[in-house]
Amino acid sequence: MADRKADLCSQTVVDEKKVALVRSHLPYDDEIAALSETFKVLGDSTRLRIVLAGASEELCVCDLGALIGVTVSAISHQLRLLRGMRLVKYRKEGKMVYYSLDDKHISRIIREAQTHVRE
Amino acid sequence: MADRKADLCSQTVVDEKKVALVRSHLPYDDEIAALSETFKVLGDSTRLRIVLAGASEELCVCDLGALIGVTVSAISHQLRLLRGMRLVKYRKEGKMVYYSLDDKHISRIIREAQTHVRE
DNA sequence: TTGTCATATGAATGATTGCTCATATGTTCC
DNA sequence: GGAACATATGAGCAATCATTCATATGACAA
Repeated sequence: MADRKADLCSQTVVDEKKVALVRSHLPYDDEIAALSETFKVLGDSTRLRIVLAGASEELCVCDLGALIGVTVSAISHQLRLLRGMRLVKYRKEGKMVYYSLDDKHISRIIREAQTHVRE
Repeated sequence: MADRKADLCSQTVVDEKKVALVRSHLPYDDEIAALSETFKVLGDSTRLRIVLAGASEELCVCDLGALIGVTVSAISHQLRLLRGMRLVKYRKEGKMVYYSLDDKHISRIIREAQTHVRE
């Protein structure tokens, strides 16, 4: 038959049919990049805490720092990233800036992941 | 009133009531760590591709390498990580090792994230 | 205006990470 | 046995990253 090579997987000769089939099921490169970017953002406990906190309340930067237990500067740096990805929105009020979650999907993703880690 | 400090957010004096409230809604540290670990694993495009591929087909290491376009060694290193987190299962057949996804939740998480990145 | 406070940000740093290269293990075939 | 091949893995390296420190911006109060 055509793919006798199916049962020997050399690094030069591959089961091309199977690989092609799976490749056709994969998302496009752009989407995979966007997906892994999203997961990477949530893959840091400081940022994840910011997102979780912002999902339930609007908080200023230093409250976030106090809540999470890191420097205001560290929070601010991470907020910049989250802002850049449009995951949080902010509201200025005098010298205060209040941040909160700005994405309805993110909470769903986290909730789904929670059912995962609870096994 | 009790929290006159609510509208001045000093780095030493914080709106403690609000912070305490939000903190009580946050998951425990262990769960947050587990969550961010999970997201971190998916936060790399090579690993995400392995997981996506393994969700639709059982593939040997070098087919995965060919599919994704990286070295067999690189794939193998990442598979070790994924194995350690019990996200993939493997089946030995002679000198071949076939990997596939071993977690029903992961696909749901990714699907949820897909609806997110598609806006 | 001058000082204080909340936030933002650039530079520097130590840690983590994903890959490569070399090598090891284990299997099949001769 | 030995050669060829699939996979695994340790060491090394370059790149990325999260934080810290110093400083800047901008608002409010005295």
